[in-house]
Amino acid sequence: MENEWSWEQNTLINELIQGMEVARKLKEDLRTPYSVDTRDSLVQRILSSYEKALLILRCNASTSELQAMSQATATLLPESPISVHGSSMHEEGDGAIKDHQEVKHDSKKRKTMPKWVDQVRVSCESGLEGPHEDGYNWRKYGQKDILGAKYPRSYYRCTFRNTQGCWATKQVQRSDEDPTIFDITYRGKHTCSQGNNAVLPPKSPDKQEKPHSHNIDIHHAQGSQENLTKFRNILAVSTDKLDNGDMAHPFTFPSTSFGCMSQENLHSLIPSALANESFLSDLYQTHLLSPTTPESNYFSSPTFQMNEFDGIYNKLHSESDINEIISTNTSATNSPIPNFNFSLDPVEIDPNFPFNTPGFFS
DNA sequence: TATATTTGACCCTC
DNA sequence: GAGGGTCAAATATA
Repeated sequence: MENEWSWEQNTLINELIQGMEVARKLKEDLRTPYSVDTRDSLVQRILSSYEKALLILRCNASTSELQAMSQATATLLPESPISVHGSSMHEEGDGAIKDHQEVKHDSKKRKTMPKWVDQVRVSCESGLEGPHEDGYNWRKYGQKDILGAKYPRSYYRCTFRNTQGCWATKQVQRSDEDPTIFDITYRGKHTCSQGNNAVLPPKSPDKQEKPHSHNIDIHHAQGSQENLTKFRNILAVSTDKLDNGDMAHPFTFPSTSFGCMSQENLHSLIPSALANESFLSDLYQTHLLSPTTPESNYFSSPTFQMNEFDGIYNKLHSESDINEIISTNTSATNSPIPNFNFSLDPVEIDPNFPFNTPGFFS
């Protein structure tokens, strides 16, 4: 437990520091002519860092809550409860490799591999057998009928297993209750080049021009899957409630749950986390939470996604505009945590929270 | 021809 | 022993 928290606090600190550094970099970039893409990328990294930090904080604050969330999906496996907490996620790295190496010699069946579950939904018209676009190249190596399950389970492993020794695998199981939902169980960490990409690669022309996907409505940032998958296990969210006639739109996975956060909470979070970052404060005040900005525009909109910075830049204000950018962005694979689909309740964080004080956690 | 998928069999864990 | 995970040969596809 201590180890878990130790890892978590390190991760948390790292994320916050990283966010600060990237914000600083962005601040410098804003002074010089720079590509919008690069700025977007930096903003995404900042957001990603804070999303992760929030998750860590939140998950530690309420393990039971997390378990409850997981329970909602009925898919989180007992051996990796709250794997996002770090220990298992952490072990997932080297541990996974060791495990695989052992397995390679003496077992056809993976032993106690750290694993975590995600749920994704594809649109009705997809006609596809499963969600495949998660940013990694997977190779199907098996399919099994599972007792009591209506649909067979598919087994995938990283394409680079042989060439790069990447032992990441995933299982895709179509939900009995809702065939549009796929439970995806990830195992092992990507050690291939895809998994090592810390920064999002440029979008391929294909993807850039790809219109709203009508097949698979979630898109994952290629190369950021490592981060993605780390958080997916706690994002095993039931999406049933998202139906409500929303299938008229392509299904989207909100990349963050900031939409559920109140302005107050954001106010208390961002400026305190970046106490010395007047820039971000300015950005935040000016673009995100300007008093003149209608409250419903951004953060309080239940459908708003934090990674919709394009929308912010464009100062879109109507609900329809927001919906539009959300739809659009589902095909723009630039969010580091595109599947971030669990709703944070308002987070109470002390404005004076000593994020950068390692001793705080001990 | 190279790469990906399918599928039956093998083997491990519970 | 049942169920599930993986292997690997056969087959399909680009």
